Amino acid sequence: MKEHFSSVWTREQRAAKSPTLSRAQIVRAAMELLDAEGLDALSMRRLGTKLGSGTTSVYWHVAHKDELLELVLDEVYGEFTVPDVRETTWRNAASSFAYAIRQALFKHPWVISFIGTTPAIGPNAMRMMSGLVATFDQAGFRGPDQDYAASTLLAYVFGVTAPELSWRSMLERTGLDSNELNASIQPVVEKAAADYPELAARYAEFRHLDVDTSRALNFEFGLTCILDGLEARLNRAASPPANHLPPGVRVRSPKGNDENDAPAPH
Amino acid sequence: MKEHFSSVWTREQRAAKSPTLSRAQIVRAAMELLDAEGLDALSMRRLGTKLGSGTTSVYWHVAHKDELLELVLDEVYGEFTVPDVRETTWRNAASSFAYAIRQALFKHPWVISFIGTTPAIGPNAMRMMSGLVATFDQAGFRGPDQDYAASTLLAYVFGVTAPELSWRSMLERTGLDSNELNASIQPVVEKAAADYPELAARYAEFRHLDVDTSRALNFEFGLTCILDGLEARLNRAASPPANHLPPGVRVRSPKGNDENDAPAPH
DNA sequence: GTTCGACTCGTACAGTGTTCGATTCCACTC
DNA sequence: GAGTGGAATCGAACACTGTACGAGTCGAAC
Repeated sequence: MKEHFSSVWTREQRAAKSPTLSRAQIVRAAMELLDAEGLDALSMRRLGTKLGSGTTSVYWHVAHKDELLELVLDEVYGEFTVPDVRETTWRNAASSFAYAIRQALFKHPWVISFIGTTPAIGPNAMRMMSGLVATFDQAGFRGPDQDYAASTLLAYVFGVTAPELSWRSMLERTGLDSNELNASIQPVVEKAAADYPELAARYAEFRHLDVDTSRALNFEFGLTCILDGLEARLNRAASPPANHLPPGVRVRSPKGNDENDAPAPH
Repeated sequence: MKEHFSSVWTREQRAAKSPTLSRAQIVRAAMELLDAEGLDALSMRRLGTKLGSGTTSVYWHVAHKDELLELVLDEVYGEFTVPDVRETTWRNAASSFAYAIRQALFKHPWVISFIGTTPAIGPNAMRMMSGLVATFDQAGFRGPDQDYAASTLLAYVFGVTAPELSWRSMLERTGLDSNELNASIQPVVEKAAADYPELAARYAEFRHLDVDTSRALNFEFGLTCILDGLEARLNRAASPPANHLPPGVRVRSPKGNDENDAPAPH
């Protein structure tokens, strides 16, 4: 019953003797395929032919497709650059980090599909986390709060960017531009929103806004929100030693089952 | 070149004459399959046999699998309950809304795979958005800020919950419990973190913490962060009429191309 | 009783990830 | 130089997948 945890990073890379094909090579080819034609374009057969090798040769270097995806994922994590916090304020560092991720995601829209679902424990992910945690250390967070702050920021960025990416992919698929597509969706939305007059009113009111600009503003809005929230916590922690345990959360769940997800305090 | 936008919600449901099979029925069966055995278990063939009908009969009620997924997605959105804001403060409403989503996601872990990538314009998604926007209206936000606040909260909740779900699915797959799995991953992480001593030190320091508790604390941490940030903005807006446009963001992109994703202000 | 549309479904196609066993190739020892 | 063992490649085959197509069934309206 009990299987072991397994990941590309648990297994050693296979010893190189006559490397006509290598992991690095495979990963690069996979990335090119993904960037050029998206997630669906990456099949083992296409990858094989692109590498000029047999279809199944890849399987000697990589256990299965999921491992390959772990590798390319970490490759993208390598592009999430954390600025050196010693050169600016933590707010600036965190902010431009967020924008860097956003940019990298636009470059590799396909990653969002497995960014929360594939374990990110590769070396590049580690490097990124290390830098981000350092940022929040310098900000004044202590203990696990450093991790919490980091994961909060990451969660937000991934969360907002996901729909943006899907929007862009829809643009590509349909060949329309932003405002055309918006107009094309409008009737559906309005029909669905018919039962919620105030919502319909809003859509009518803001229909003229440029979609992309609105998205950019949205991103900035949430980002400053989070940074403000973090700052507020810092200031609060400065005076009274806060107890971060919300009521209803047990410190250790009695058995493997974990139902300590109590609703928020009232 | 230019295709039209298309979604289940654009097409009318097919007229019912002798409904031995119906959309509602299909969606219910699909949900059951998904909840019971996860995303991979939902194939059109299995769905057909579960419904006691031919494999391809479903295709008369639904154009293709993606449409079916749009339908089940909206079904889940129906479980994201927004509390009536007139009965508490907006903070409490937003907070328990966040926890409600979290709970619903735990119940249907598979949705996270297409929650940002499939357009959410079904009636239930609309109802939810309407309620959430109303919450932030009552909080004091005006204009597009209501949308921004809503999408910020949603983005965060989806973003943090995603890795939690992947964690849980790994638990199921391996049959280990939380702390066993954690211990099993530990060496990989430590090895990868070897180059980042401060990171390694952190992991050693907090290894004893219960994973699930830590995750719950993390969720609460980020949530209060966002609520604090929103509140700060409300207070700020009370006195000076803020200009939310960050420098470097054009109000309208000149052509379809949208490169107004300037880095954060320095 | 015929006709027409709603609806079901079997077959077939092109594609997928992956297994298995055979094959090639190279570095090494005797 | 012949021989051996493992590294690496690869072709064929298996069990799947989503879906197009066309033939078939059924119920009601004329």
